[in-house]
Amino acid sequence: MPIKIKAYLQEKGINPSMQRVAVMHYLLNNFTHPTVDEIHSNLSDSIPTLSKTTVYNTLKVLVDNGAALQLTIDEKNTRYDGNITPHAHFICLGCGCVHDVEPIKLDEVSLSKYKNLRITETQVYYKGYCDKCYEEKLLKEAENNK
Amino acid sequence: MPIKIKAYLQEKGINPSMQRVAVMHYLLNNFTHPTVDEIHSNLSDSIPTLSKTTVYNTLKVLVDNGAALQLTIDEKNTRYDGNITPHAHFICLGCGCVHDVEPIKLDEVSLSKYKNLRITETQVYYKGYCDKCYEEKLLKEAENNK
DNA sequence: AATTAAAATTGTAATCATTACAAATTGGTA
DNA sequence: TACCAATTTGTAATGATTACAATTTTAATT
Repeated sequence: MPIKIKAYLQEKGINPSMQRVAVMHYLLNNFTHPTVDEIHSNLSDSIPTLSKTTVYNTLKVLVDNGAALQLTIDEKNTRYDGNITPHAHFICLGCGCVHDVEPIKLDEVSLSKYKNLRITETQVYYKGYCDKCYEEKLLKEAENNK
Repeated sequence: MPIKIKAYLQEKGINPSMQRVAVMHYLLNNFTHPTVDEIHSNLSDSIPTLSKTTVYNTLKVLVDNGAALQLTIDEKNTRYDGNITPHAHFICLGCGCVHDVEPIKLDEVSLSKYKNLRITETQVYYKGYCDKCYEEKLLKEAENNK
């Protein structure tokens, strides 16, 4: 597995240092759309010397070279996604979990009006409540109206 | 005009204090998708006592009551939009300007698969280069390859 | 008009994610 | 081995946002 990731990074033009392979590996095996902190604290177990700055640097390299996506769906923390195929994201306003959702077909026809904008990237974010948090929200509201 | 804004805020269930009317007025008359700083420094001319905390508080009230949108398209600063009709946004990676673009018709059919997600809000962000910055980018790249 | 309570505003201080930077380390090459 | 460039690391700075307590405003009531 690490060998494949090494090759993957090289394909993207990224020098596959041990730390970069570890971060990329984490992104490809955890679908939580992790924050820098999540990545850092999880990888610290196996790489005790790993610094948070390196995680920041590495994620910047991955994003700049198209090996990862940077999401601003969560106002508190930047999140990262190793899945670079076109898809949209959902965030739960209750628990903060982020899920992938189907790639959305955008209406490119009406976009063609904006020929003067050279679009390089599209992000589609949905916000709302997941099943569990929606239930809890209803319960709380019922409580308040009692 | 301020009278109409007062009524507008009241419709939204917002107590129309002088500061709130001023911020809402700014949002409805400036299409720059301003940051907190931009709003604060511009309104400081006419309201010298206006504190930045009030601008933060006010924007939170406006967003929570559906009178404004909070955009996370710009990684550096949160931006705000007084246009609450459905539309998408474009940010230029060169100069940082943010423009409205057509409301995008999303493919709701494929979304219906996610019945367990109660979606309350959708944001569509395009990133790229505006005309002017695209030219400059080409020039710079030509320079580097010289 | 005076009183009062709630809401809103203000300024300061704290928080916390991110960035800047310089020193140390690593890896490859002559 | 010696050297150079790239990478990593730790610390310190930055800067947006939030917490909070004090002050001011507002509106209702007497």
